[in-house]
Amino acid sequence: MADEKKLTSRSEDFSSWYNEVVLRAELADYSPVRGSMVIRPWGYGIWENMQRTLDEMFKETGHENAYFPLLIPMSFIEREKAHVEGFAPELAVVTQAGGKELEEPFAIRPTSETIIYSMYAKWVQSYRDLPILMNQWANVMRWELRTRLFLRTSEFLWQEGHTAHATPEEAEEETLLILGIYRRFMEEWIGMPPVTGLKSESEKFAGAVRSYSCEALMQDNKALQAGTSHFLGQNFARQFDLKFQSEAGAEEYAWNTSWGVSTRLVGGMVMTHGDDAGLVVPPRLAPVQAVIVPITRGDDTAAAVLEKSHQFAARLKDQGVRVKVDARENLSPGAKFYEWERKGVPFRVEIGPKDMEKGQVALARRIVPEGAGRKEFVAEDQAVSEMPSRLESFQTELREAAWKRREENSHRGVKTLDEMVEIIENGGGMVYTGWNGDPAVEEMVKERTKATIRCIPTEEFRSGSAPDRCVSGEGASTMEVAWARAY
RNA sequence: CGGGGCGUGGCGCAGUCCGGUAGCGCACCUGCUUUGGGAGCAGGGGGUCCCCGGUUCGAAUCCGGGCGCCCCGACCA
Repeated sequence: MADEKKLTSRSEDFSSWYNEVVLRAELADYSPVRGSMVIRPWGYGIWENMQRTLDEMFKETGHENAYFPLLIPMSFIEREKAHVEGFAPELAVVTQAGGKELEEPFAIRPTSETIIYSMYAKWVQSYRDLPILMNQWANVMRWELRTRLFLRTSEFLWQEGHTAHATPEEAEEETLLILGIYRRFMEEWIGMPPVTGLKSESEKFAGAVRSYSCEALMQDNKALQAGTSHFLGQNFARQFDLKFQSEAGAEEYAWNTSWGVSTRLVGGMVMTHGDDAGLVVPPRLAPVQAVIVPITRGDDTAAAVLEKSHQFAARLKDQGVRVKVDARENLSPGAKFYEWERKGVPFRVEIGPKDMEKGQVALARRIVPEGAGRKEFVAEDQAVSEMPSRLESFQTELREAAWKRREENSHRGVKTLDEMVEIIENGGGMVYTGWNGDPAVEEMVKERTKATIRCIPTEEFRSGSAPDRCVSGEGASTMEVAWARAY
């Protein structure tokens, strides 16, 4: 960095910018253990707000929380063939405990399908015991070769929902219900509108029949898989003997779904809204929505300004605003301004002696709309009463900007591989083409462009007129797919 | 696992080529003056120079070995 105080700009080096934002906005820090991170209060506060909202959404749709253990017998993981093949390379395994070699090693959960369905098997006898709709908030571990703060850490926090149903139709409906919840959460809370769709065979979850995902486009035009919802069929039920007696009296295997989002969402938020001054946190997720910086002088007005600041904070709080007074004495106001900007607080309120005389406050918005001034002087009462609506319009503005950016970087009607290469190598983005469904084409395109099929888009995301030829030039298109380089 | 970079007060770095008193900026502590966009002055505290071994009168610096972290790639719900 030329200037130690400034961040590397996004255009200079997006990857460095991202790391610097995460570290210097105090979202997280590297831990002593390779590939794992410490989530600091500012980052965890954002995660807690995500959790709270999602948790409510799950409960509103009939799900209950439970908790299953961290350690899973190795034999469980090995039971479902595709599952073990998918996860074996990245398992961390406990082989010793209590000073002794264990008879059977335990895997530290990379995901909990196996242990959860083994328990469901115990709890389910009749169709009357179904559906089971459970979720757990947990940590999981996947020993990735290469890690990145929030985007891919060896240990991460997530929620994993696991359900069991009597019919495939009901399970499929559940899978899509959750996909919709994820999408709504990403749009309305993170302001990160994803494209939803089905994963190709090669990209689907290890053990699933079908995987659906939310794919969000970041500012560097790479896609981030932000959430997945899987229809597991009876794959796990068969392996774990999860059976029930149907209304007609027959013994049948249950139909399962699993779905999850993780702390990766925090990384997605950073890469969706951050700018060269640092983080921008959407108001609905911000631990502090408005920070009050008292401007004091070394005279007898200082006490009054501080008192006014706290009063003002209390009034905002009454309006349901999450607010903080930054009364630190060792920092100048300017230093505080930069710090809160770096952390992405939506609004800053300055209160000084001059404002007190005029009964006003200075209001600074973290992102300033086109043509607007940096600071706005607003009458105190008005600032209080308007703050909730100002926060909401800030939220809306972020979402709309992200939506616009996604659309501007979505390339539809791309017919040839050459055309696709041209786009991917010059700025990138989401490229929509026809596909004949052949995995070899998928592999070939990946080889050539480093882009992968992010998803086979849900109907509403498909292009107006369906492509008729496969991007490979060979054969008719059987479906439209969205390609992008991905995290 | 391949390529690159880096390990020196809390953080960022210089010093290493050419061996000889461990330094700078920020942060921290005390005091005074300040405070509307990264405060100033004065005083002060803090370091096994990643580890092990070797060469040398003497090693942050030279030699050998090891470890760790970050970035790029391969891999990856």
